[in-house]
Amino acid sequence: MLQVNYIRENREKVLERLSVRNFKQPELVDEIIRIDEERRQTQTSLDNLSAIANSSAKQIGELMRNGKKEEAEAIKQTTSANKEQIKQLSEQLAAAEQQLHQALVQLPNLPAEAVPSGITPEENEVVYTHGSPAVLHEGAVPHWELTAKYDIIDFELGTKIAGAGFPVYKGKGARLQRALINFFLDRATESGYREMQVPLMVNEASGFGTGQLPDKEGQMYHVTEDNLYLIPTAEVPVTNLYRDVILKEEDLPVKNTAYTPCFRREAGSYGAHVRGLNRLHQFDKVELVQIVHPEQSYAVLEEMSLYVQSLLKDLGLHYRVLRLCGGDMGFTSAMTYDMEVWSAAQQRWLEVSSVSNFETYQTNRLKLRYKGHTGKTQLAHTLNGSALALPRIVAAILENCQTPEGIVLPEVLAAYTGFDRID
RNA sequence: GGAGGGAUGCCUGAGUGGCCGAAAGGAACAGUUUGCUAAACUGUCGUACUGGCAACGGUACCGAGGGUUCGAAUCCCUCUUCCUCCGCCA
Repeated sequence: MLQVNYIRENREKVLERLSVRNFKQPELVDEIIRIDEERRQTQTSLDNLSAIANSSAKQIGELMRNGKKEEAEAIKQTTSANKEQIKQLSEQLAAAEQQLHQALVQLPNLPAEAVPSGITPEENEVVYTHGSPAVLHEGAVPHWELTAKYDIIDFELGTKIAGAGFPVYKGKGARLQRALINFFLDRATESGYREMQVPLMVNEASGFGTGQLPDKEGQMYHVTEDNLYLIPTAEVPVTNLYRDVILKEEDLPVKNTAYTPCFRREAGSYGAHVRGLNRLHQFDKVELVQIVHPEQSYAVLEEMSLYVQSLLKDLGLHYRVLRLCGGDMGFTSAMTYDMEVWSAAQQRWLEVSSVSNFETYQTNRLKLRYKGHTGKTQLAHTLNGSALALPRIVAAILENCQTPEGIVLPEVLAAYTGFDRID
């Protein structure tokens, strides 16, 4: 959520930045400024009246203590009109605040200067490409055939007990999952992240804090009976750990990592591009979250991007890094890098990580601040990134590493899997 | 699930209707003193909105939301959460 004061003082800039996103309702900005103006006027009037009421009450108290009952009664008579007006203004103020809030949550984050304008994924900027496409043998097949052939992931079985998009991992398939999770967590820990285990369900306030609510209500599974949401990413619980927290400046940066299953409803669409592991309702992911000093956040974004790339390199995957254009970026992000790996059998890029700087967009909602040496509290910046999301990594490994003699796993995984091929 | 007791500032903890944005102690920060450290002493020490160029003001907040009252940390209602006991349970 953007800060009203910032919008008020930087109207032109806000509009200009929103256009980079191709934001459809720029009129919302002026609407916000108008409501805020009204809100402040109401607040001022209310404050003045409250001050009068407070001083009357104080006088009455004084008189009562001195036994001057009649004088006290006389003042009491005068308070009722004021009281009525205070009630009215409070209601007005509450209404204005609510309106303002409703308008504010509809505004996405402002893209950073480096973000290219654009609408479609085709307009994303490829900033780096590593490696070259794996050359496959005659008769190479997509991963959903490999998983069946080696009996390592069973999609039908998952459909039976839960539904489409809930695969069952079996034998070496299950072991590979566990190996990747451990590998990613170990690397993150070596890189200075603290490993956390967090709830897989969150309340409404948490969903709001990181920006999933109210915007993406439909994307999350909602346990209505207890009003809890299944997390779509560990970003939600891990970042919300710091909701309503004022950190000391020297505590920054805060670096946490967590492995969690992630749940996404992603209603609709079936077909080849969502087949197999490409898109699931439940999947595993290791997530990184950092809370940093505002001056550091873009350096940290680069650092996180490089870290994710180091994992991809170690897995021997052909990948590229995209800087997302304004139109393709998430609602809450100021700048995002997507990492895509090449799926040799599907002949397409698969998104396996997304690293974003949210600047103060989340921290303003979270009331996550730090106190500087000057004693002033300021909003911190948050960043997060997947490192990594498992299914598509698994898909790419299976496809790119397939040989007529079986799937030859990347060397770094051997220590974690206890085997080096699936056959 | 049942019964009872709590929730106050960074922490401990006082406060049962006005003099309370809140005692006291501790922690922290700054200064004085000091061979160094410590102690002692002095000062500072919540968040947000808002008025003002500023100096300096106003308002709100004692778990959350309502209510009673001229006036609520204090009384009433609802909710959340923690603790103790009982029941159930991986």
